[in-house]
Amino acid sequence: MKKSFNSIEELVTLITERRKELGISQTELAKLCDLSVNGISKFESNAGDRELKLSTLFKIRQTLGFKLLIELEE
Amino acid sequence: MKKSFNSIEELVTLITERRKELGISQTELAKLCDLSVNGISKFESNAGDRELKLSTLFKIRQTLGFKLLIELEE
DNA sequence: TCATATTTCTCCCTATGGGGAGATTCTATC
DNA sequence: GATAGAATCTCCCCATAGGGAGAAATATGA
Repeated sequence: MKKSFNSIEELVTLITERRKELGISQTELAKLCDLSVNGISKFESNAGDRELKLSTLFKIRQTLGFKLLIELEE
Repeated sequence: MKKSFNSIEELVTLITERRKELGISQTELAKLCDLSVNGISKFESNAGDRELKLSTLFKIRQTLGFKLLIELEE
């Protein structure tokens, strides 16, 4: 499944869905990717005020096993 | 052109190349996407210490016109 | 060479992402 | 209802992304 995302909201939603699909709790995810439950809860919840550093996204990416792509027109 | 990126380094390199392809200076890009030249210079240069907020990535994405995709296996 | 534009840098500042610890609320399951 | 796990929240803290202003260093061109 490949999807483009145009906002942090969208991206975070995809990440959360993915985590649940894999049956992983925030606590487990935190341990697996060297983050704190606090941090994960902060960006998964708190609608509207979600913000992420790219390094955090990469940590999660590795653990949840998805790819990030950039598509340049032409 | 579609490419996956596995690190901030890679992503930033792609962004910089894209900017140059379009013949846009850091100063112009800064104005176009409501960032400061300072900020842009900071992540484009300073190899190794690059870090980005997702919101910044989205601003640049819109201006340079590329898409971001997430690919979930299965 | 000289002039101009571009990029990178320094300092200082503010805003905020993410951590720790602990309390509270949701959600199941019995 | 009770107990347990998960998720969210509050405080407080630290590290740092990004801004402003300006200087220095690197192209680029006449």
